[in-house]
Amino acid sequence: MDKDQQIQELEKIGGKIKEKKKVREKGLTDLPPPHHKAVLRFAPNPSGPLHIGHARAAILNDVYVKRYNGELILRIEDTDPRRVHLDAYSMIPEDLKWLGVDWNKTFIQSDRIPLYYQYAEKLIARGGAYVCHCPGSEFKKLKDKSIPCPCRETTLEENLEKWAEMEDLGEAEAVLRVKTDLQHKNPAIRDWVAMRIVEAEHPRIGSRYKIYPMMNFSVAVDDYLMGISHVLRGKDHLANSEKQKFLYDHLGWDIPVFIHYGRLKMDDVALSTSKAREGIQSGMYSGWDDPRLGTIQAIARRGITPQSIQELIQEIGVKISDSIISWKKIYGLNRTILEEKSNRYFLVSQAEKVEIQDLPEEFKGLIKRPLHPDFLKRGYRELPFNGKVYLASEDLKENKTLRLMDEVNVRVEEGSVYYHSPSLEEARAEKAQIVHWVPRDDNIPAEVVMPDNHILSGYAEPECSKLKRGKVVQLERFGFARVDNLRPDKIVFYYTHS
RNA sequence: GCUCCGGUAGUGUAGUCCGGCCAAUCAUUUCGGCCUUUCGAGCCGAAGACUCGGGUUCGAAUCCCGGCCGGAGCACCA
Repeated sequence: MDKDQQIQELEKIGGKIKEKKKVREKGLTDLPPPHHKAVLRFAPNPSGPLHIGHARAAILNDVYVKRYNGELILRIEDTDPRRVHLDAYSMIPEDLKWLGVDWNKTFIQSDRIPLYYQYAEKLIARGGAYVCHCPGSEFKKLKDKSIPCPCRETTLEENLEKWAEMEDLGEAEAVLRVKTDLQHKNPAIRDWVAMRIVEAEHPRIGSRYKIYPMMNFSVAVDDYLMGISHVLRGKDHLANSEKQKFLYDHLGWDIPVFIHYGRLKMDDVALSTSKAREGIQSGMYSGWDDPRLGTIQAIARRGITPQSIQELIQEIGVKISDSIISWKKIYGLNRTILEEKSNRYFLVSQAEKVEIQDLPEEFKGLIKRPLHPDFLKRGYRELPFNGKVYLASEDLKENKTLRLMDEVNVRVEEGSVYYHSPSLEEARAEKAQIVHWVPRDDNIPAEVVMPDNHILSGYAEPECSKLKRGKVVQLERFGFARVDNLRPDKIVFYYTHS
């Protein structure tokens, strides 16, 4: 019996067919409730500028906050003095702005240390934590066997005392541990560290404090205090979410919705901030915006638009499996956005000097080309033509006919270029390639910095002098490029993509 | 090694919870064609995937078990 027959049969005997499942809308899936008071946070460690991986967290949070009319908190997590770099405090907000992420409040955790002390005490008083003097390796041995360490059994009063005395101890001599479940099947979860002693100077707040919270502690306290409803983070925090739940339980707090997404890998890019920093220091990279890096700054400098990154991140969504994103993908998204916006210009690289032989006088003069073929209202650029031009060496093939765009057809023979014919029709008949060109007597020397940081030299048409730094243009038959620097004697582009 | 989690075209996704409408969506990519004074855009067409094996079932991308592959964590980092 096939399906239709079954349905008929079923109806005959009075059965009902289950209603079909809902059709979900395109785009990012909804967050689990509550939606009415959605408070999300983006909580980077200030180790450097943001990269494409951060962009995922930032944009996802931003999109949901906007969807539910909620609130986004920027929280700088700088509770490890040794992993803090001051330049990051200003770079992070700048990168977020570039990405189009809007946030309502900013908190810096190193301003909140006393708050964490307060909750640590509260936790001790509730019997949820204890000061532990065991050496790390010793504790690990016990922990792996689910055996409580001697410190775990001390009384509340004793613990509070030991907590007060921690101030006088040296690094590694004591930690504050959160009581969890020693039988927990994942040893990593068992009695994790909440507070530790760090003697290093904090780049931002100096040596005011010696006891610093661990990320798991400060994060949970802050998420509670800030009323975070949904915690969106990478799956590398899976075990941390599990750890933090114990803290919420000790303190009688409601647990936010934890959502984890997979890793984002990019082909060809070193995402590690510390490696990039080393490379910049050693001179291997020109800076945080070196085109080879995956930083937001580098992407921006190359003329990738924030919209393309937003679209990319939203398309990838929040699933927990890893994604490998390719430049091709970003280029594709970006090209669609750039295509409309970018005006057209000529730039010839690998330039060959050409003087057209036998060129009739009448062709010399000013040539007009539209700034954008699909938007003629934008106007035209003008190129003076006198028969002396630069052509790309790859276009100059022996025994071929070429058409210089909007100008004349020429023939390449025995190393020379001869006038051939005037019209487009003739060019078509000859199957001539239609090529771009730059006047030899009127142009701007140009450089194009390619994605691998090598530099192509060439000449740009004269009207490029009217461009503004930051503009992305399409260099016809060459590719999209962003104007990076503009001087009377030279224009520097950063190549975006083809 | 231990704990946990994944696996849909080259890539990114939809569908998986609640099995049938899925010989599987959309985008990108690649390749053709049309168009075009850009190798851009646009239009048309094509290519290309349910990790494998078993089980349950009339029916499995979807449920169960196992293998394989991949990932994350196993810190006094975040």
